[in-house]
Amino acid sequence: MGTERKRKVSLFDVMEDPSLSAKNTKSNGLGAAAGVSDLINKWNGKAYSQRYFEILEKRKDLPVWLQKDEFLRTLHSNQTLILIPQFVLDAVVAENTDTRKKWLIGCTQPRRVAAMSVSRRVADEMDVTIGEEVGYSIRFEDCSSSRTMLKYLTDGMLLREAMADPLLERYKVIILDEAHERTLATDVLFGLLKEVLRNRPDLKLVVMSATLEAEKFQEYFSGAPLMKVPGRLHPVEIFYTPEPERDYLEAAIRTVVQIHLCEPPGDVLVFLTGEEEIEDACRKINKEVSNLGDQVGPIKVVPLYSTLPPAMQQKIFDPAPEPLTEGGPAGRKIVVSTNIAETSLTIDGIVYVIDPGFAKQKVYNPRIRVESLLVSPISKASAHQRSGRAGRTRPGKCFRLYTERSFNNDLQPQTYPEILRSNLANTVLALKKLGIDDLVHFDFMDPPAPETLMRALEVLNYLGALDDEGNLTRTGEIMSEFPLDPQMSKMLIVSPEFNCSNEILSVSAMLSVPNCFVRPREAQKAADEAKARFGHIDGDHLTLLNVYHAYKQNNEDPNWCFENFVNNRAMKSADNVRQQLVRIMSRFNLRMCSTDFNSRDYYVNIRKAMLSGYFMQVAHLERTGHYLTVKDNQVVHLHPSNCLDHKPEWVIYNEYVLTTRNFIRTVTDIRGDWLVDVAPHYYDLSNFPNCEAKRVLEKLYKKREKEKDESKSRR
DNA sequence: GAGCACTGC
Repeated sequence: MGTERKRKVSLFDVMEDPSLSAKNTKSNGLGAAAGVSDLINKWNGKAYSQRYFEILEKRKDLPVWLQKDEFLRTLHSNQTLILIPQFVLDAVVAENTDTRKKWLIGCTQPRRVAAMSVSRRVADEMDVTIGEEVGYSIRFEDCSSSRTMLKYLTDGMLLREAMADPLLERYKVIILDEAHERTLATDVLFGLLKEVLRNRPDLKLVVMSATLEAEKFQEYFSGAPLMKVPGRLHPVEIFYTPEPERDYLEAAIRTVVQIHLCEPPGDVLVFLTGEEEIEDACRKINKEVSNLGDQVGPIKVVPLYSTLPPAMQQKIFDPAPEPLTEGGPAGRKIVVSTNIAETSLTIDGIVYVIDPGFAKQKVYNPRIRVESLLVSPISKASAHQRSGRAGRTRPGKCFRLYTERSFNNDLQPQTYPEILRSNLANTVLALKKLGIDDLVHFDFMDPPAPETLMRALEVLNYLGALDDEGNLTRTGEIMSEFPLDPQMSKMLIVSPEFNCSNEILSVSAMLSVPNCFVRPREAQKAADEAKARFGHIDGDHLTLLNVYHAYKQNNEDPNWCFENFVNNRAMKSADNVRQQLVRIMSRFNLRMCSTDFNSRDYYVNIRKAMLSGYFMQVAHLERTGHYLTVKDNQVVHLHPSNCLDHKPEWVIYNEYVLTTRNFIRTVTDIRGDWLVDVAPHYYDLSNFPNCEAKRVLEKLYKKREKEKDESKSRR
């Protein structure tokens, strides 16, 4: 349970619940819950274990423990205030004496690992078996049962449950934890729960947040009461640079060296923006410190980012190196990390934080429907979170590589919520499925730009998920069941018509996991050669299919993966995703089928099926030699990772990435006349910007007309 | 001829 510097907002429906006031006389029940001293566990009727008492002693030291009675009293007099899931359990038990009645408390987390680890911790605290009274539910793993009273789940998972059960009737209380992170799913849940509360006076909602935005949450939920829990962090001294730094990377490295030279022992955490920058910085830090000779203590520089193999990630928990000689200068661990260390991963023992003030952040441009990652300044809230990482074990220091003036004047107070930075096609589809028909008047805490919503509706309409009135179609309903982007769900749904659903399942799975091609710095050539062996001349999607087939043919052998520079983890995960997709296909009686591999149509069918989903992500090769995206007319380049041996006239692409240039990544050759067949509604030339592609398409349409006439006259 | 912030279903 996050007990660090947090302000917890507890919010309930403003409507009064008569069943609560009727129970007000039973305050003893509440008090008793806090002071249980029996040796029998009231949750499962078993004797408490030794471990229970050990954990209990530690829990009693937590700041929140002192407030438990206060909370329960407040609940008693306010009818509405509860905090911390275990307390909620006590409270709900006290209020629901009828044990035959089923009820469930759900607690959401933004990340799977958190849902798992927090539920394990709570099960330990209550001395019950995980998956019984306390459980969790995440994608690919449901560890809960009919006995479960307290269930941890990811916010995305609760949203999924809501799609099948719009009033969330299984739940008595819903707790949204880490609400300040404002994930897309949490924001959708905010709006949704606000509506559900109106229709379910018996449902209670608790929102937990760690920032000053608490007041905003209060206002959004009609003035719900606020409770604060003191933090347990040590003080962190903040230092700013007197002048702005021109090169934050250089400044960060210089600061590491300074700390190592001048500061007392203690580990260092440096925030940088991405893998390449981090690896580069690690090498430079090692070099600079080795130049200092043995007058300084030894260092251990550890990179940290999400795509790092777990064994490498574990190194952040290694202790700092021992002094080289007895009594010599102390060693120091230096962790160089992305934002992953800001929220997802906590490293104890960090005393010094270096914050250059940047992070890669997702931005969305609705005009060209492109999501991209841009290095941008962080928010004050984020800077605060980063500095807090220095004070977990003892008082620390944070070096901000920007001026105090810049902190005060330039940084926005909060990071823009994800919902304002994302393509919302998938979200809008989910909302439609949840029965939200009027998106314009849906009560978003931060309403997305109307253009973003319009774009999402437009895309869903072109895909046939929404009709012209904006109502969910049967296709849209099925699409919403897939944990994929709408384009991909569409291509899966139509794939049986092209007799290639087995292959489209594999391609979809491969596109849903991290890049499967490994390219170590020391073996780039060998890795490129290995990749080329999987290459399909018609495109990267088909190359991915080749890799998947080869992986299966080699019995999912990790050694085979290693020898072929294929990421075994990615492949395992693709297999897992594929199985999930197969289950969904079966549920809707979508046929699993393949074209005969020796048929000329084998790959043609696959490419046509892909086009049926991705007809809005097409680029045309202009006579000038560069590609223009169709309709949006953006100049793009084939990403150098592609494995085509030629420049096709038309390609579909999976991703548009803005880095040194505008790249389209994962591309496959398709034919212009398929566009006319597969997506005539999108390639309606009366509604098409004037360009070379339009003229080519005009010819194709004329040819089509002519062929039709000829076949008619022949008949 | 370049990269992969972080999540989630």
